[in-house]
Amino acid sequence: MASVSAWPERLSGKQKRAIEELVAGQEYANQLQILFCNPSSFQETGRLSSPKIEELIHKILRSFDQTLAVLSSVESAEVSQSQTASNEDSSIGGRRRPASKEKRGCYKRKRTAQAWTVVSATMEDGHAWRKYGQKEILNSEHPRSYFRCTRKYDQGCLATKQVQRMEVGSQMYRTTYIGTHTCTNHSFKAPPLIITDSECWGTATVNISDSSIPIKQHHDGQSDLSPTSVAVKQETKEETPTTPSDLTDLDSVMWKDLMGDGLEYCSEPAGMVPNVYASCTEMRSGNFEELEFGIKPMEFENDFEIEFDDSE
DNA sequence: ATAATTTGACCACT
DNA sequence: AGTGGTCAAATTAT
Repeated sequence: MASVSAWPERLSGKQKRAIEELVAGQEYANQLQILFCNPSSFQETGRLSSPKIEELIHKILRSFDQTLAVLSSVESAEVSQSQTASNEDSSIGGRRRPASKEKRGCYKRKRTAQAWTVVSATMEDGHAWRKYGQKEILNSEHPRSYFRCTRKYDQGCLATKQVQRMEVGSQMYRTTYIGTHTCTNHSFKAPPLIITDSECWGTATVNISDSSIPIKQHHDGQSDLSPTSVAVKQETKEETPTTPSDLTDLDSVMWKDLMGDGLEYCSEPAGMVPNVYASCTEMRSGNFEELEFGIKPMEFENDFEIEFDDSE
């Protein structure tokens, strides 16, 4: 069959990379299938709990991410190329669109990406972001800032985030991450959110039974950010009838609960508080692929019952 | 000189 | 029509 090297040479490097990603993902899926057929993958509980399976799922989903990112950037490049060939200037990849305001804003909004909301005392999360907008938000004291990954045009990384200072805590920022980082930016520091206790999944409640929660580090993560998260909530954006102010109230309540319940393990510098609350939003159901913050999708099964027959 | 931010306009959604 | 997300020229920072 068609191996990667046998593809027509007109394929760009990015297209080849997309194919390679898909092939890798297929390989991981095959391995996963083998594991599923192997009874030793199941514990006495009958649940899948092998870390290997989690790892494979992670890899598979990441493969999709990478492929999508690569393909998206290829598309952009092709468009700009064809436009250059025809007559117009290229706006993507080149500098700026010179005063052709008529065609301005031919962009799509809101891809079907996942979003997470993190409440933190800092806007820093270890990734390199580029601010591209700011907006006054109705009924909000502070404006909302919009950031995209600095690798957007480099590597087609589609990750964005929105940061807004919270009304009450004044020191706290609500950060909504949209989309996964697909860039290979190895200079980034520790991610902002690490789930250390699987028991808190699904219940959306805080569970800091162990006040000496070790600052879990990523495989090769640094310690200067020392992120500690205590709660993650999953929700569906479409089914959230609450107004922005309601959300804020909810968060401040959560924040109060958390503060009152023992965040003293925080060893941050003065004024620095770790992330205390994160909510996970899916714009499309049935996909627990986000692993950027160390989230372990498999552990949703405690309450969410991941079904492996993907309806839809 | 280049990169990042600011800011008003444009546009998608509801 | 109102609100919020994105674009891109102008401005500021490095």
